[in-house]
Amino acid sequence: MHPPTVEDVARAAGVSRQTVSNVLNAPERVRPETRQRVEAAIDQLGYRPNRVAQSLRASTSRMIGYRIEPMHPQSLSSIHDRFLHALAEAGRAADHHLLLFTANDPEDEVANVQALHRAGAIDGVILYGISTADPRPPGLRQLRIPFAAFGRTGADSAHSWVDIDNAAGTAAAVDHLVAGGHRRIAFVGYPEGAAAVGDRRAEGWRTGLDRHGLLAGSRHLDLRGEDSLATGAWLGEALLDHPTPPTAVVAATDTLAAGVLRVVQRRGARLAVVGFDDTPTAAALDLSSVRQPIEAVGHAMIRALLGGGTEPTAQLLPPELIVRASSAPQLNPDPLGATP
Amino acid sequence: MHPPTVEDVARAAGVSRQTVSNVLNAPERVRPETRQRVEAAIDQLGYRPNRVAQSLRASTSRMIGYRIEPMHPQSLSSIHDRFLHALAEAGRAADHHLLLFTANDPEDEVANVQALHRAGAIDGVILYGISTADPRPPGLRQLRIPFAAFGRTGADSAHSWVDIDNAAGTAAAVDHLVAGGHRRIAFVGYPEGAAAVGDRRAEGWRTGLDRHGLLAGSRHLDLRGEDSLATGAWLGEALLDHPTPPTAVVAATDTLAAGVLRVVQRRGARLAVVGFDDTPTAAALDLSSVRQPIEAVGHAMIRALLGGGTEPTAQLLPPELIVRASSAPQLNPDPLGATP
DNA sequence: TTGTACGCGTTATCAC
DNA sequence: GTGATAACGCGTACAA
Repeated sequence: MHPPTVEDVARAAGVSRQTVSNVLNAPERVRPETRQRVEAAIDQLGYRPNRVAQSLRASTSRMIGYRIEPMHPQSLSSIHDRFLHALAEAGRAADHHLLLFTANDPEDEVANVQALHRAGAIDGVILYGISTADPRPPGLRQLRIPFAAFGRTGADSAHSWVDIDNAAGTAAAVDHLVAGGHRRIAFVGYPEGAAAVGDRRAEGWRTGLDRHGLLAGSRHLDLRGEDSLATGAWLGEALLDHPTPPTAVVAATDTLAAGVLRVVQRRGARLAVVGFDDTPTAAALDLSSVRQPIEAVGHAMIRALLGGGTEPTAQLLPPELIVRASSAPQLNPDPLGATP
Repeated sequence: MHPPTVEDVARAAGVSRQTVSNVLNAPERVRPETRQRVEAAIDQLGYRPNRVAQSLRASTSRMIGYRIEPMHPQSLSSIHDRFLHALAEAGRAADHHLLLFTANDPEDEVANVQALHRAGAIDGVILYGISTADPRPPGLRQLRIPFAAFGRTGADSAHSWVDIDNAAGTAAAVDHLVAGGHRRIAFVGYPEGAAAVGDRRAEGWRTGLDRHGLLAGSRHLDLRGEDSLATGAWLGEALLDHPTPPTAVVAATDTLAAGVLRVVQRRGARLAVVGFDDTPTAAALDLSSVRQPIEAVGHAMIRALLGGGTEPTAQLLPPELIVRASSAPQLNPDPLGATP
């Protein structure tokens, strides 16, 4: 009825429970013949070491905490799903599992992590959605709870983190648009200082323009607002209504890009658009977008969290530009090839 | 350094460890005076009972397994994120946590669940994405592993499940469109038999039409294909090219609806569209959609899984139609009110 | 090589 | 009411 224990296996194999443990944890110590007998018994009984007992004994849960946030309804689906799967997959390779918990805000998250950690339920935690002055890294550091962050805070970097090179992403988008003949390339993004990723994406756009000598006189091409579809549309209108409108725009998110795209389609304007995150919506809208290598991020974070050393690890991963119809040289072609 | 144990609390409060345990698990047995002293010590030390030890003792992990799937890239982001959060939130109320794991396919999922269950890592599992002839319910039933399924299989229902009344959702969409003056209302969905939800959504459309006496001569208005944007566009073309085209269409998913919508916009056609799932993309496209009460589903499933009884529980929850511009009486109005 | 004893932290049972 | 004892399953130092 109940799952078999080492004792059961030992009885079945005619050895002591110790020998069974040795077969599993120090196979070289046991005679091959005996080992085979024990292994046969293990297979036959379907024995699995009890993780709870192992955890108690080793005082390590092999569990990693992760806060699951309610989805922001206004923003498009994020890369969150992909990230979670990548983490779970990477954890599996290290024989660790993810434990999901909820929290009302970052402070509450720290409190909940502490509770779980004190209770021995988790060994560490993965932080998602890092903001410029995020209270979680310093809080957890003070509590001496192992963690790794996806993203960098504004100043502090005395902890392990993995991040996408956001600036490189938008810069690549600019390169792509320039290669397509565009000279007036706008940017729509979060207000400066609102989010670290936002600032870095804006910076990449500027860098990209500068690289091609297009930075001069581009001030009116830099528009900001909250991350919503309506804002994207509003900013798109503003861009198109300018006396010297841009021919292309780089957006800090697919959400903003989708807003711009809607205006473009309604007005029948010619304006290339590139988004960021490569969300499913981007594919749906045939929107070019900068894709984050989330799977790699997941693996890197698990490594950073579990990988031995006490010294912090830092890792910056390059994103990849996915080109679709929204920024193709010939603007707004039939995306599906169904009609002329 | 290490988290405090009952022993530490007992020492601090000048009692035996037993009394501490009693304060926590049978407060009425201990003198109020002593209790207060112990509680003070608990607060002061920040003591949290070790869950691992509790699990070993009680042989129950208070963990619920959940398979996290890689996102289907062609399909729009599902309601998966919302569902996971709802589960975690509901689990919290019952002092349970979600443990994430991965698997290659349903058979592999059953195998992994069995391994986790034998290892004492999980008490039960929540099943997502149930298909018509899903092997998981019978498999887990045979293994006597507690589980609850989001969705029903084709025939078997000898287990606990919670589902959305999909038929009611599409029927409501039809009602809404009829109220808007539509008489020729088409349906685009999965091929018959491909998925249980697909069949039920088709059935609801048929029921809805029948209710208004519109079923006759609607055969050419029922189109099927795989769940992708391209298919949606293709089917949309087919509908519009018909000698007597529909004036409205109910789609089995937001993905298909988005495909139809794209064709509508490109051709400037007049065709109301209603999707299903109310994904973020639906909001982005101003697409009317049937919203599933996912939070309620999450709570119901946790209750079904943990709520005592051995007899299976069945629960059918009503969806809600979210009306947006794509199906508004006046077709394709300016969705943002920015231009005339 | 194999068996014996102990402890990880908790809780339930049973005397006091 | 309170305190000692045993047990959950495992790993490991120790002795045989």
